Amino acid sequence: MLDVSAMTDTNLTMSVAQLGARVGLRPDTIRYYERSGLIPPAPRTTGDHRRYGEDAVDRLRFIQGAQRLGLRLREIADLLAVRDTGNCPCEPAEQLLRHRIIEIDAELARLTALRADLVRMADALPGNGPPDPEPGKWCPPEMRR
Amino acid sequence: MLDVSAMTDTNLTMSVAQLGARVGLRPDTIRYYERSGLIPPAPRTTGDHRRYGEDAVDRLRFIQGAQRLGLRLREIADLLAVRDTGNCPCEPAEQLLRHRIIEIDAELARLTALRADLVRMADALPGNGPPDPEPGKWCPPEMRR
DNA sequence: CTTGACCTTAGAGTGCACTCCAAGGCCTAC
DNA sequence: GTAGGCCTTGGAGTGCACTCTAAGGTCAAG
Repeated sequence: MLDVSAMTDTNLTMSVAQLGARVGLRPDTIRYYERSGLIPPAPRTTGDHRRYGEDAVDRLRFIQGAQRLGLRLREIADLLAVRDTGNCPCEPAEQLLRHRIIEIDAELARLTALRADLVRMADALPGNGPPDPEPGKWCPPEMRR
Repeated sequence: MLDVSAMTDTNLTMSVAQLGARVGLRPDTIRYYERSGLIPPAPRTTGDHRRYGEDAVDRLRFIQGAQRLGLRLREIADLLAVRDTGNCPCEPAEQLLRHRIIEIDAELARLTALRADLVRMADALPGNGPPDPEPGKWCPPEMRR
């Protein structure tokens, strides 16, 4: 078995573009996150190019998950501070975590409800069931493309 | 029992601000949604004020749920077109719905994973368990406020 | 050692979803 | 009938999260 020493990945093999490709982000976005304090300044090569290890992938995935919760980057930064240091610059860490967990539960409920709506809509589609829509209802304007 | 006649709510009791208060949106936002084709043009009083019934609350809640999924307003409009008319101006309705349901499932998985992360972080907090963070790690800059 | 793809920076630009503004009109409680 | 709060419109402004640009430097395959 490999000895993955400590918490920081010392195998710095990825460029900023390669890291981005791993998680579906552009290099610019990753540099923007660094500027914004979401990720630590990356170690550099002698020629000043950023190098990343696997741990950066985890961090970006965490950020993406938090973003899907609807958090702003500054709020995600607070969450990452808890992850990194065990406390938060603005409020008790445990309180913050509890708060966010409750939000996730609410969000899970909302999404589950939306899912049920969509399933119901799919079932009601012509070919799948009775309730054809009545004609003459308002239709959204077709200003597409 | 009350006869709630047909699909369209004929009890138009709410002003745009009252409707907004019901779902946590500002009047401007609701008018913006109307302009964007997400909600049908509201019936007006003789003095040209919008009036809404309960069905508008449902529609806005649906929009809010879809937004939490990360959909753009134009994509939500397509979903609403399916809801209203049974088909979509741009792609087969059933395909669209299946696609969105799969997205929701992926999102539920992501949020569940994030929730587990946060619970783990809460458990690791000083007072709750062993793994105190080592000092000397990078801390995000405190450029708050 | 060259070549071409990728990297660096600061700063400007984009797209989305609001959010506000000004000038004027409506509605309802008194 | 009138006062004050809410309504109307078109258009401008805001905040966020990117996303792009220009001018130049680095990296690694051949």
